[in-house]
Amino acid sequence: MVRWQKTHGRNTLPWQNTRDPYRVWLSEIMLQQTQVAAVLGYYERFLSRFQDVRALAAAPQDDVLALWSGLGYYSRARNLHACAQQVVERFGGEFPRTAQELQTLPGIGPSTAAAVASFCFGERVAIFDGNVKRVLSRVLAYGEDLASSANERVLWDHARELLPARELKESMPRYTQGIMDIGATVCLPRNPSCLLCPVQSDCAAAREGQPQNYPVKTKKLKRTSESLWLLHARADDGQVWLQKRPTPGVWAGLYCLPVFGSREALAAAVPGSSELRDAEPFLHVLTHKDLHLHPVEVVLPASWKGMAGAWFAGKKWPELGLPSPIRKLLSR
DNA sequence: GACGCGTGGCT
DNA sequence: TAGCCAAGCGT
Repeated sequence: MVRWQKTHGRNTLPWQNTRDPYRVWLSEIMLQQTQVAAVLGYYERFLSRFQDVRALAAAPQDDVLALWSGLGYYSRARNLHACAQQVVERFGGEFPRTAQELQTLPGIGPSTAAAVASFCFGERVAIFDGNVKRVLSRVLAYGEDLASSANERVLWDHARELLPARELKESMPRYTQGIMDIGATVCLPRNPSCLLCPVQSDCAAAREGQPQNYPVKTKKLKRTSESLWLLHARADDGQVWLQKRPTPGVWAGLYCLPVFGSREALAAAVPGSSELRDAEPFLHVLTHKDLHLHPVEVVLPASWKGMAGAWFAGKKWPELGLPSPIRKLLSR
């Protein structure tokens, strides 16, 4: 695995070739449940705006969310900010050097803690992400249902046993990167390229001839559907009314058009004499929910301040942290 | 243990 | 097309 990574793995991503915990940590948070291609631009912008953990800790939360806008899973951004502040306050601005301590910080769970500790400090700890679950369940022909946390724990224990045993400062970063590279480029979910795999001769699933039978996951998320009405209020001078989303909930902490559960509730929230214009509804798909969004347009006097929120000029709102569908809607 | 949390790409 | 899937975590 280590040898293969050197010559066939990914070695030029912007968060590689450094052991700076700030850069590694930032990339690992952004990469949670998010593909490399989606992260690249965000990582560069974020790093040039916040060059170290103290700069991030000192920033307003709105600035952090604005840079995260469009990347999704916004609790990551709120926890990232809180984590930076704790690194400064609890650890004097230096990230702790063990997975156990890293895990006490907000947004850093067991897998991310292992990633930072192995990449930066060569600690012998196992990441456990989607790549590892797929690669190891195949290598070991582990057919138990990973919907059960007890079975996940068994596989994670195997992951620890298979870690390198020596020269950890060099081998651990290489191994951690390698197992992810194999999962992302060779041991693919549908069409694994077993002939290119460096552990093919050790792989029980490859011997069985049906590697795609692993991993076994019965957990199928139940999807729901919801209709929301968006108050798209514009002032006579062109400003738009936005309010900050509550925590918790979808898009928590972001700026958004006022959201209502029905058209009647929306109509009741604006002056009775207002002329409402129903715009084209559109679908926005989340992992667990289909959002049917119904924009309703209205023009109001710039002196109106009838609900929580504020007017934002056309030069200001693009700089805010907005949900992706709202940014697209306002851009039209 | 179950659920909520975004977005975009792929098949 | 309608699911899947992606460097998971917090509640």
